[in-house]
Amino acid sequence: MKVKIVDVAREANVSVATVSRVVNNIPLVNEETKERVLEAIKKTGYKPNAIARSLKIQRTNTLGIMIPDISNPLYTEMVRGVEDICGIYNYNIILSNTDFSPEKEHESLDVLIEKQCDGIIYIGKNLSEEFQETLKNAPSEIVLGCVSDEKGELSSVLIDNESAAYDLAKKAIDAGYKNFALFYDRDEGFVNRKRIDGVRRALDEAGIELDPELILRGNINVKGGHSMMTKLLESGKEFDIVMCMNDQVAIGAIRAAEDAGRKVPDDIAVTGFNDYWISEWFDPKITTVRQPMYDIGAIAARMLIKMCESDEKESRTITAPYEIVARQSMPEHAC
Amino acid sequence: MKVKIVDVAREANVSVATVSRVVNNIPLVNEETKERVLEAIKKTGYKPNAIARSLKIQRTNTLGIMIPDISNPLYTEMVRGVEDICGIYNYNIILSNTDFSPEKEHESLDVLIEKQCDGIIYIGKNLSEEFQETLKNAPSEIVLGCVSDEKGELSSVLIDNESAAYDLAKKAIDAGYKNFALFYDRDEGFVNRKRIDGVRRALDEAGIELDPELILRGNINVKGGHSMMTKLLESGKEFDIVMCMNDQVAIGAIRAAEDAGRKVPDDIAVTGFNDYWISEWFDPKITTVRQPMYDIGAIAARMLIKMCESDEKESRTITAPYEIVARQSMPEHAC
DNA sequence: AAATTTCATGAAAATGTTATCATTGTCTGA
DNA sequence: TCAGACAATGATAACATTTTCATGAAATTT
Repeated sequence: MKVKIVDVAREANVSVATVSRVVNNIPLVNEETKERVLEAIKKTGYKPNAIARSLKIQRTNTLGIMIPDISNPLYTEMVRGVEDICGIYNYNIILSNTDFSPEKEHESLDVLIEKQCDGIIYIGKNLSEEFQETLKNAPSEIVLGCVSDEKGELSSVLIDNESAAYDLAKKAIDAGYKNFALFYDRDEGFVNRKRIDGVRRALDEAGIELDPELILRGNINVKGGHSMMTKLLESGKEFDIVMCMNDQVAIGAIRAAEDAGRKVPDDIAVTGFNDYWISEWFDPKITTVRQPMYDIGAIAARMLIKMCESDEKESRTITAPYEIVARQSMPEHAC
Repeated sequence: MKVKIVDVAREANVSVATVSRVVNNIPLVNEETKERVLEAIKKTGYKPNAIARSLKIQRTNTLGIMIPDISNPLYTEMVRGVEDICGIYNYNIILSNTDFSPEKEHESLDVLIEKQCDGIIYIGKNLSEEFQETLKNAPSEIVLGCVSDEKGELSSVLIDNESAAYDLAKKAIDAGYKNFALFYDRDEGFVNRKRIDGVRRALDEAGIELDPELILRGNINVKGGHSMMTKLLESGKEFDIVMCMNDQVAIGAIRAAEDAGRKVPDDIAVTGFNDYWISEWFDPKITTVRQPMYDIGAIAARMLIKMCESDEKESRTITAPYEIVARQSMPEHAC
């Protein structure tokens, strides 16, 4: 049978209250009895029961993370940031995959609430109006990562996607590119929309027309990028640059271009987004936008823990810095 | 204030026992009162408190995962497998990074035990004798992933690393390669050792001598691979194939070879291990060994849940299948 | 009609902690 | 010498559930 606090108390010949005090490092206990209790703890191998403790103190020291897909390296890096901060402040993490599905989202949230997470980090590319409402009414503290509710009623940490996409597109325009193709997500969503908006603004400002037929939608992975490029090349449309939703899509697009006998960046320039580790080692190295995912996770966690431990109720939106990473796949001057 | 079971009971004009019964779907309750209780639950917005429940029933429906580094995609894929199985059986996951550090390992384990995880999955590349002992004495059920205690006293799920490395080396020998270099982990450890053993056995059988100076140790990432290859080329030693600890190392090695004006695979063949998604899209495509990480995670989780819910106490070692993936970086016939 | 079974429900104990309040000495200062 | 302060400790009431046992009513069997 598991040893509990009363067993230790019996062994050390003190009351449970005293044992609890030494376990929790509460000062009002005689040095000698403390010693005796410590002895008893070691002898019995007592480990406090955090569940019972949580029930009593009404805190679990646990954060929930809702994440679309833990096997996506982008999110993983963010989780790592959360993890590290949690380590410092003695919190733990309960993971919950949402798979981009609204039902799973609701289920996940319910479970995290039922398990009494002190706070919850919601990570995603999109956030429905309805779920925003649900989150606002949740009893746990909430911080959004990588998305925001546009009203700013929930706290969030993310980069300015619109402006990042704008900057990247501007750079392409300055380099001399004229015919833009876009490989974006099939599903409309917060992040996707912002990025397209950014590109569009840059083109508008430069007086460049964006041909709607050059905005392709597909799966946001290597294969998706490959097939979008293949399709686009087959269409015979003119274009000299492709801006992709992320680096995987860019890699797929580059391979497809090569398969079709086109050179990147000589014939076609390609940009990605997110800056995976491979983007620096791929040939050609991929021009992209770096989001500080680790930092975003860390900041979100830090905010959330602060919210749990004080009762500041005001929501804050933190804009993390991004960085345009210029590499080979889109040179400074169009070839 | 949070609404609890007694509030629902009052609202529905029944006892808490009855509410508990309908919440837990225990059949012995009249259809009509059940209806009334359900009504009251909806009206009050009651969500059961899993902490209190766990304290009473002495189960948390929570699995702990100890993992060296969640940002390593290999482990992430495994976590995904665990997650999916947990979803089916209504378990949750508490994550805990161990960072390959023995102290962190102990801390992690303690926390997971204190939080009363029903079971714990230990993932890693190595397992010290001492920690094996600690795990064996843990009150929670334990399953190892990717490693095993060599005595088989703990349950585990992993591929046969020795034999995978043997097969891969054999393939290289059959292709005609003669001068083997190895890029492996600086730290000796279970997985690393097994893989080197496997290569060595294949070479021994073929009567090929393995030059100790061609076994290089370094960081197991792209940069490590790059610097090992650079160093090896500078040494002027003869070699025609490099077998790497994983695909990242292989990618680094390939880039370094190219930087030095050598062609892969024409001048030097390179093999990896683990088969990341990029290995199929990199140029050259990387010859490697695929471990079914998702399945390993899923099987481990399934085993663990079974162990938690029955009381079979016998430990089982499950050997997952691996697959040699022949691609361009090591062709079937040496050039 | 009596005895037995079944069904629906409630009261209350138990789960392992923490924290409040009370108690007992011991010490300090007038 | 004694009131008051203080230090160390213990009893015990929460915390929100589940589950056992008891109870009474209704249904069924003898």
